[in-house]
Amino acid sequence: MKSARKIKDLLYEQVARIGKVFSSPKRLELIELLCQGEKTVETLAKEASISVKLTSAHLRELRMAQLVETERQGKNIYYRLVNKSVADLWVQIHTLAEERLIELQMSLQKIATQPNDLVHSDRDSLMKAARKGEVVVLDVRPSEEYLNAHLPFARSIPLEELRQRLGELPKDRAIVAYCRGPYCLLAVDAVALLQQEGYSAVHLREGVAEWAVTDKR
Amino acid sequence: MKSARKIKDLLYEQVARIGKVFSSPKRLELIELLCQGEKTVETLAKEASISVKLTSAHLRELRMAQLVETERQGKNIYYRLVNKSVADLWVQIHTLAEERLIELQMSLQKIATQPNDLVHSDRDSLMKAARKGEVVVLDVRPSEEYLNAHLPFARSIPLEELRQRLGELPKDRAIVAYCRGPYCLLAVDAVALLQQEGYSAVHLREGVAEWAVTDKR
DNA sequence: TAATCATTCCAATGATTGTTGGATTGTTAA
DNA sequence: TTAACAATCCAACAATCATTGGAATGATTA
Repeated sequence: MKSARKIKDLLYEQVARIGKVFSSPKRLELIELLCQGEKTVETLAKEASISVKLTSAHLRELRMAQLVETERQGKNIYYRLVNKSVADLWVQIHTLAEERLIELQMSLQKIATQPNDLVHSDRDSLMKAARKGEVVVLDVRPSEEYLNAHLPFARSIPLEELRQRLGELPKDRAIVAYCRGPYCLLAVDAVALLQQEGYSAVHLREGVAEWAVTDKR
Repeated sequence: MKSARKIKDLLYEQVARIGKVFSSPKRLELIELLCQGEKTVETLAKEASISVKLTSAHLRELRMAQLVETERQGKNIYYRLVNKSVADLWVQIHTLAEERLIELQMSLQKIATQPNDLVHSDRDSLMKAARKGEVVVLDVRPSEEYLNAHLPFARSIPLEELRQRLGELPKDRAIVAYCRGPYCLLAVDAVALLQQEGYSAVHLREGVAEWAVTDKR
């Protein structure tokens, strides 16, 4: 039998392989994007504003850590997270980061300059209001992402189409806009546009991944 | 206002600071040790089989990521995790790693060559049996760690003292030994010794951190 | 006060990682 | 079949990280 020390080193090294995946900003962004549903390398590259080659290299890391799986559909290769645990871990890590790092808290506050941020403590009351139709929950992500998964009672108007489709929204009710999560700025833009146009709009920090974390504290 | 891209880069970079902490085997081992309670740099170094200087360097990373806090007590500086979220994250990461990485699964199986491993699905029944006194739950970690936190109904006999104190244990009941978690080999040794001496002993993979994860699936 | 101990800081090393350009594989469309 | 496309592999570079030795700090004990 090997020495206990060598066995332990081996074990921790394996776990560190998973940790490494979460140690690069770009990879984190890719993971967040994959939380919205399966995507091609090209799409991921564009959304994350990096080259296709670099995206491929990062996805390779994810693949080797067994956190994503691929499927060829015609010309494209689609990547998706292997299961919900991966999305959960992303949420846990960024939650811990927000809780601990003051720099991150301050950066996040900059995003929400106006006091139009919904605190995430009132999920139940938001859902109750949405059920009764007192508020409109608005998903401003691309429609494929909405189709893949969305919050209960949410309506889909991608940010790109929002200006033309403003007529679909009521002016007499509150609009709660959300997107991919706290680091996605789509909903911020949407809220700005809506407020400018005279709608009463607020921003919901959370996305589907955050909403769906197994561990609700 | 800065470009959206720059803001996003900043945000992910901050989160990656937390991720980086979990990307090094030694740091993971230190975190697991800190899950057992506060410890001095020297103790941590000895337990993790690395130099004090290197330990100090790794702890510096943990400190800068705001995941640990320090307190001077006399000559020594004690380190402890800032809160339970950190321990939870460690458990989540190693659980995901065990779930995904076949190499890790195989290494873990090597540890438990005999079929004396308790699956972790039967927490409730184990506790029920422990309450009734049908089994003895045995904590073989150093006694300070036991004093800091231990499983319900557990008795403490540190591995080092086990041979001398065998008489305290009954031969007519099952003994369930545990230590710091699946990567700690104290309980493995304990079970080997107990079985050799004619006790019916089994090994519980989980430690207090795993037992206490908020998210029980 | 000096001496000792526990820990950290600083500087230097080799090893690892992120990133890019060029060539390559596998797939669809003409 | 060839051309175009999506994605990967390979090689190379700079940037970052783990690790070690030597000096420095801060607290305790003699």
